Amino acid sequence: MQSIAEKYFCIFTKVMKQKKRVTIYDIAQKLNVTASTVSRALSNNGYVNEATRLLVQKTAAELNYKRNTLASNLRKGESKTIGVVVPRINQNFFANVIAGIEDSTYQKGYNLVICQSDEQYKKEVKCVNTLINQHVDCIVISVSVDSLNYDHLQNVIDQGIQLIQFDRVADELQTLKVINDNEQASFEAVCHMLEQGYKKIALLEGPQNLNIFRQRKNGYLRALKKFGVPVNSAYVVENAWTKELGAAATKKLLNLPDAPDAIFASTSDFSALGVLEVANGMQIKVPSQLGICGYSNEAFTEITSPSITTIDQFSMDMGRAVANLYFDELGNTNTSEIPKTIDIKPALIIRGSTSRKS
Amino acid sequence: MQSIAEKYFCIFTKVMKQKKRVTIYDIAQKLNVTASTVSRALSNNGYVNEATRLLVQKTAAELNYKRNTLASNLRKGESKTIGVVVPRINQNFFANVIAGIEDSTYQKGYNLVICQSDEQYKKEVKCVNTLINQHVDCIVISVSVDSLNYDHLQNVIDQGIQLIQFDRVADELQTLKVINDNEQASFEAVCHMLEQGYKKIALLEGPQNLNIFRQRKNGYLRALKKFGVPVNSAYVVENAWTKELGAAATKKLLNLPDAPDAIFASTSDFSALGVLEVANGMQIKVPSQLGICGYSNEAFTEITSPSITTIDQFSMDMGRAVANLYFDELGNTNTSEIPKTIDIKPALIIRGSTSRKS
DNA sequence: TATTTTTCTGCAATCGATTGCATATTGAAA
DNA sequence: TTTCAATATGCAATCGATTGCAGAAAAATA
Repeated sequence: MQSIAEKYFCIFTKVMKQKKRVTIYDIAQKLNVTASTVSRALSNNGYVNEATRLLVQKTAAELNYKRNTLASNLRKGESKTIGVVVPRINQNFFANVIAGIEDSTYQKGYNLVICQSDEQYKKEVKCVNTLINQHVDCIVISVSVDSLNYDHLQNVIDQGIQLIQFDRVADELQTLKVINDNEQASFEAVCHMLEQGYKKIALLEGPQNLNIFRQRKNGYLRALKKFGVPVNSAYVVENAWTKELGAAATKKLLNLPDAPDAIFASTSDFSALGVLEVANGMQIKVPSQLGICGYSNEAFTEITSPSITTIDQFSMDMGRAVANLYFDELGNTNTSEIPKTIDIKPALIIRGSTSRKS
Repeated sequence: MQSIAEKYFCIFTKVMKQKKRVTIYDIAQKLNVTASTVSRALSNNGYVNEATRLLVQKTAAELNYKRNTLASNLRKGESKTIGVVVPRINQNFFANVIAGIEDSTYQKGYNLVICQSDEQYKKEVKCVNTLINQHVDCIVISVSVDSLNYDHLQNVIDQGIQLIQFDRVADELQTLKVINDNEQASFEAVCHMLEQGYKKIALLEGPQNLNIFRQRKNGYLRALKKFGVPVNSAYVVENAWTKELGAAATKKLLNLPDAPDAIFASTSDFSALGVLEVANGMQIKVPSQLGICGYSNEAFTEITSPSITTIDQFSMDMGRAVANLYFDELGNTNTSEIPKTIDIKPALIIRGSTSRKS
């Protein structure tokens, strides 16, 4: 009888294995305990006899049981998951921030879900909604260039999900934030170039709806003012954040009657690379005839000829700060408090492209 | 009376909004229908009166209802989610594959969950288990350098989840695969260098537990054989897949009494970059004194001086092929059939670093 | 007009894991 | 020895969405 029961169970398990996953009820049945005991044994929660616990765990391993986190998270009301939305994952800056977040969350047994918006508002909304639907515990986001409306982020807050913005933030939303002091970094970069003797510095800026580009422009203006250099509006070019756009803007700038002698690509190193390629194409010597400064310390900035002066945003530190901010705020239910903003100081990395005096 | 009921409901909703998310039961209660009707109306499944359907959808929007996909997926037994595990997301190759997958899956309303193993077996196992627990419908993976054991992948299959391997595959597992013809690409690269007059070609190879590196080595050996060039084992260096490792290997090679006159960094363009930097440091002229060929067509290969000859793996096409393979196989329940392997042809990109005869 | 088919709604169960609490047993303390 | 506390287990409900099916009503067909 017992032998027959065992036999049927083996056949039943074999069929199941091909069609259905092992659940705690299968373990419970095999050990003649209830699912409740199995659950307690597997989670080491509540009281369970030590021998029973070991037997349950051994059987679970033998049957290759995998917990169903859909069910578990549904019941528990938490998922230990952080969703991250970035414009593009193949940009070093964002990839490094993610690495920094992962560095800290991995140790705490948190899962990371990474989404990319592809710099499209529509996709960003979809990413955010998908994460909301998945009941993640926190959403970390750097908004896309295309995003002019932040209702979807307000929605995150309304759903009771912690929202942390980093780098590109929507200022009007009162949320936790991790940022760089873009204005100061920009200010220092432009001062450096002025100190190198560059007198006519152009600015390649990004869309002014994004905080980071506004701040970088402010730093540029502040440096010019400090050195008593008048602002030439012909030297300020918008929407120059890709290599191609940077190259096109540079062609126009260098064809002005009163061409600039330096270009600050405040949007990205990719834009600066576009500048460098155009300068090379026009036989304009860098840094003696034209200074170039980028932003973000992409890997390639040190391998170009000459290497490109840029701003290091300490992206991995930023990622760690994001994760730590989340964990620090976990117990905090005081919602009338002003949400914290963490400021990671960027650094100016001086390289060949601006080293005129040497 | 009705006014009082409405009043209580508003207070109830307000409290709920701060503590609990709106569920279909809230909508049902408000409209005096059952949750069953609400569900049918929201999913447009089964029969539901048109006026009721519109009213339910309007109310859901007003209450900012968000479906709980934990519950939905649990009940439905499917998640419309594909999990992707790659060694590093900031490598262009992998980022582009992901972009290709996303390109195709986005149109079909599928969600993508991206994990990175950081080239660590331990993290790769965690990634895979997390995805299994999340009941994703499919796992797409390129294994890490560190992975010498593939039980975790067999486990994916055992759990009834579709597994697709790409690029770096475990040959012993009979799964769907999307690969490059690494051997042929390698063969062509080495033939090209031999045709350029390089006679002593060194190979920087990767760990031979990975299929891709074995194949690239085979192509190298085949080309040497075709040209009747004897194999010099001193010219074959293992574990040279980062820039730093490539640089170190190059120093040793170039200090040999009979130094090579070309180096094929078959592991990556990063390795080739290390070669280039060492050559520059030793005043060795590229391509006249030393030829350099990389692998993967990373973005920087066209901006170095000279630009680096490399292999383009058509990573985005690869990603699209992965997604399409998944969708093609969705209806297929014939498990006795040999799983398909899709082969994306790579292309040799000839640039300055190997252009000796010109 | 009677019969058949379609439409609609609600009930109850399902999915798999977790947990509050009742009950029984064992061990410790008075 | 009696009382109290700790240990252990099982029952039933919960989480939120989905869906099979029964029964009723409306529409279509004979």
